[in-house]
Amino acid sequence: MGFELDNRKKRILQAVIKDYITTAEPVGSRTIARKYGLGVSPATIRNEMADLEEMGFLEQPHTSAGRIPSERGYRYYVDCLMQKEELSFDEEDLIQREYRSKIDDVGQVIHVTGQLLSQLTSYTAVVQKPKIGFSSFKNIQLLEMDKQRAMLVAVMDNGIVQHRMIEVPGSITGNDLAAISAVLNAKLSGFTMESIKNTLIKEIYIELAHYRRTIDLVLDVLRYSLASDNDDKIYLGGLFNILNQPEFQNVEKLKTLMGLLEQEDLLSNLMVADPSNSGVTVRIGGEISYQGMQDCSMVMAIYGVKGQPIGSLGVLGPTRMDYSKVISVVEYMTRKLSFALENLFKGLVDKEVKF
Amino acid sequence: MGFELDNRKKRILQAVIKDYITTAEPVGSRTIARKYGLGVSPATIRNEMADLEEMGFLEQPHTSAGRIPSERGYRYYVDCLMQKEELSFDEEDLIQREYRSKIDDVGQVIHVTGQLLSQLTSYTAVVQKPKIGFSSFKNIQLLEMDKQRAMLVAVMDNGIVQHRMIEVPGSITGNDLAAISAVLNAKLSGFTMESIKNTLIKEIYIELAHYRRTIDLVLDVLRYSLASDNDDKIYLGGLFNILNQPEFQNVEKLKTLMGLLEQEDLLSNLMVADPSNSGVTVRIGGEISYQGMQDCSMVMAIYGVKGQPIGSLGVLGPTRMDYSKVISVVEYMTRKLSFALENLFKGLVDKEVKF
DNA sequence: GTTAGCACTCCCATATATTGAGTGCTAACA
DNA sequence: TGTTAGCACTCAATATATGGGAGTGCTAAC
Repeated sequence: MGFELDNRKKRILQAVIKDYITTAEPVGSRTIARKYGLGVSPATIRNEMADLEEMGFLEQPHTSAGRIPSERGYRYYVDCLMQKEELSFDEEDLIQREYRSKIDDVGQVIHVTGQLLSQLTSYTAVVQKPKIGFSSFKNIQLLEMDKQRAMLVAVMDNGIVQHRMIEVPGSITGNDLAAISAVLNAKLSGFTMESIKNTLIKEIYIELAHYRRTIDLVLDVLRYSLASDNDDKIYLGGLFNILNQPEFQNVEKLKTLMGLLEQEDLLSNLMVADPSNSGVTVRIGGEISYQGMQDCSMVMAIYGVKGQPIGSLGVLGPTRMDYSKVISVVEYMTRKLSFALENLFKGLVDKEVKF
Repeated sequence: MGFELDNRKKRILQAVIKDYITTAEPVGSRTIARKYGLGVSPATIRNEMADLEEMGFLEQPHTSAGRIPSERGYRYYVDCLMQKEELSFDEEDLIQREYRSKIDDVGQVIHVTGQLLSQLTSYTAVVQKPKIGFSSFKNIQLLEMDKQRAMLVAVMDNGIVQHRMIEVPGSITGNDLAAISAVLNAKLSGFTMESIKNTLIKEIYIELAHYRRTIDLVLDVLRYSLASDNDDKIYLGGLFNILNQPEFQNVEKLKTLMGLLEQEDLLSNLMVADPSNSGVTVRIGGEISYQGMQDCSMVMAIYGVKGQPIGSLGVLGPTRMDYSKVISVVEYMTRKLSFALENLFKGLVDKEVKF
């Protein structure tokens, strides 16, 4: 692949795509000849473009218009033609500054990352929150709120803090809660949500036989409720950037797209990147198989800690997207995010890493 | 007020407004005569409408069009003509069901409230998160994360849980942190953020003389950082409902409005309801003095606990809004939200209530 | 293989009817 | 004096031509 086209065709295809990305208008042969000096006349370019169309790389909106890239064209561009664009000094500086102050909390880190992704690309950022299943308990506290209720607070090693109010029998005192907390901490800390073994749970039951009902509730909340509260949550940034895209000046289109973006589960599915591809995954137009997203492309990557993937992030924009720019930004930000999260782990003794 | 118009004029004005609210089209004299049987001919209605226009209650988009309500017209309608519309059984039932499961956490309650507000009105919901300054500390924990850092977790009496990672000197151990937590709890619990007195702080310093630097940091975070993290935060629900309003089919308008809604501080200002008005505040068109929101109206109310206001909620929609419906919903939901928060307080001993 | 030339296509912007809902005014009527 | 039928008038919105222009494909010459 990359060899089916001769050099001149490649250069012309590249020119068409670049021009279309910036102008959003069909590109004619004259434009190519003028703006991108290939040393040939418009007529020659016309012939080449006709060939490219026949091969499926270009399309014509109507007979007497210029050409626009087809999805296949974009795909070829992304795979073979495009060259990565480095981030400017100003951009790197901006990222540095934004991150500097906000690296102490997972929520903040995700937020900043989304902001930057959208700001730097002018498209919409989609950032999956880190799956909590992969983090391990650092500290569990059961705190008295009133006679009937206690606040369960779980601090994870990566700085995620989850909490949930639970009902407890009126007979349980603050001291009871402290005792329960102590046992839970002793038994569970260091373990991930998913790796809580039955043997562990049995031990807990034995030590806290008195509080069976409360323990049941707490363990249920810890295992199911808290994880599902956090997992598959998605942060959307720069949603309104869509409004600047000429392809979404039509309110009807906007409505369908917004309707889709409202559904978190759908976005979660969308964000399942190809893990075999260690770098950036690009989905172009119809490669996203959702009704109403055919005009969109998605550039995404998986972030993680210690080689272990814990979420993904991406940028959603029109098919006519500045892939070169976006891919660089996504790549860079993925590294940044992974690094920031890595920092939240720093100082922790090594823990079991499973893939 | 309410007496400047004779009965027939009132009925005609009301008819025009009701019709315009549902159709979004200028209303003609024939329509009024046909749809709202007043027992007079279109010609008579025309005369009356001309009068109403002269008095400033109606406007004409152009000479040969029907009439639309002016802002003054809407104002008169809201103040004198409109009758409240009760919620249907189905609606009350929906609210009941939604609230049932999600009343254990302030965040959830706010979320559900916003969802319902937007769903029931088809406009955009704006819900201020409860000011944390009014809640008091229930429990403060300083938990070891690694050698350099600790997680500060503050549980408030109304169920708000805040946390923040802080740097601590490497010399401080887990036991030190526990000791600090114990003192902080003993001294601060029961007090609101705002009412932490200097005498208290002195006492803390005396008891924890060893940890001066850490204490400084913790108190700073408690007093300034955590509160500002939460206060003036705003939950927006049903943002996309705007897309269904005919007045926002124009993408340019959408862009300005969305741009405004992006700015939380601006929304906070907007949400300052008139506290003298114990019930619902209605801001119509130009009464909202922000460039770009002239076509919008806002219906809002203050919610609170034990007579003490802790935030406000509202609905933002086009000036051509179903005021009758929206006002009922806002009123109802304000009660619901206050009640739900009240529940989060239940069981607590009475605390100082200041206004 | 490349290019100038040219007829052809089709969108788009502009100008030009046509329509129709709605008005204001007048004059007749109760 | 208030109400109403009648009618000419207005003006946005919708269709209907019209011309210009950008761009093409094809042909023939280089």
